[in-house]
Amino acid sequence: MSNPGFHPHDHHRCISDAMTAAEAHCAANRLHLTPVRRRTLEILLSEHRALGAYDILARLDAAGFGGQPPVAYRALDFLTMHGFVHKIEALNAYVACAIPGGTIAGHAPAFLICRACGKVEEAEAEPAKGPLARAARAAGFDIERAVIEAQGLCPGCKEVPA
Amino acid sequence: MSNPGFHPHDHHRCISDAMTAAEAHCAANRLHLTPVRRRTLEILLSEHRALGAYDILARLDAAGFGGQPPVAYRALDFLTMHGFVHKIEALNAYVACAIPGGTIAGHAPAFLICRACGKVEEAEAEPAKGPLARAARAAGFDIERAVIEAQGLCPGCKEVPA
DNA sequence: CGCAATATGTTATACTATATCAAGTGTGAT
DNA sequence: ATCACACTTGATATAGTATAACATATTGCG
Repeated sequence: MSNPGFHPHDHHRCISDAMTAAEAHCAANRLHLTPVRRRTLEILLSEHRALGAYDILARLDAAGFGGQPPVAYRALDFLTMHGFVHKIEALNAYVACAIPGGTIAGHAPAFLICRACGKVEEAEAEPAKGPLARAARAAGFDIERAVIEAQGLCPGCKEVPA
Repeated sequence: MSNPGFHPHDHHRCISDAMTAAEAHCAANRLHLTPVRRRTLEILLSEHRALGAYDILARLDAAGFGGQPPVAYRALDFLTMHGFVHKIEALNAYVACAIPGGTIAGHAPAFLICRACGKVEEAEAEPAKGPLARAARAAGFDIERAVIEAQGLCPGCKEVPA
């Protein structure tokens, strides 16, 4: 269990560690983790699921940050740009990065998405390995970004198919 | 050059071969390749690029098939369901399958998408290999569907960065 | 201070996708 | 032949996702 998606863990701790790491990363890189951005990250960290932008927006609105779409999209832009959050393209939804440091440059995440419970586990895709990289080399193609997302059933939901 | 995305080829031939294969596959499996579905596939085959649903819809409308969204989405549903077309999740767009037979059951496509010229090359992802499958086994996760999409620069566009 | 860069507020709109119900078409069974 | 059924299409409306554009405020810094 390299990361917490499908496994029991101290979730309160998991959130606060990630927030601490994010603050440290922002401080070290002169990035502004403003209240709305901070709150957006907290919302995503509070679940190991991908949330839609309008779902996030509703929670931001409830917390007093305003209910217009750009409020959510701007915060998500900042957080994804700096690696605190990833977009799950297959769901048009967003999930907090599971790697506490926030951002490893060139970090290429892969996701396991449970269609039953919605939980998302993040793994390291190891660029330069795997079929994608092989196909790219063969074609003379330079990969700048990779979307690697698997959908299926997590260990817990396999046991309770209904 | 296993497939034609980034390379010169006899494109007219490439289209007609794919249409012939699609017809054969439909005939063999009691599927109805109706005029609007056929035309949609022709539109996508005519480019090695991913087209948005509304782009396709506009071309269907111009060809006299009606301009309401369900016209395009129903045709795309049919074509993707049976493996003639794939959705590129990172672009919310659709591309014709590059494997002429139409559908190999369990076929897991991977895509190389050029951000400059928009062309898409399709490769076989070889399920059960690569980082995704390794992470899934480690987590006890059953993969049902995989989205594997790389964005970057194709060989032609690398040479002309401007 | 005063400028430039960054961040937020606000309105409007564009783009992507599906629900729903009605009507037509084809196919096989009796 | 015609009935029943599944499948396909027509048409309207609406849901869901995302960005453009412009005004205002805040911050960092010379």
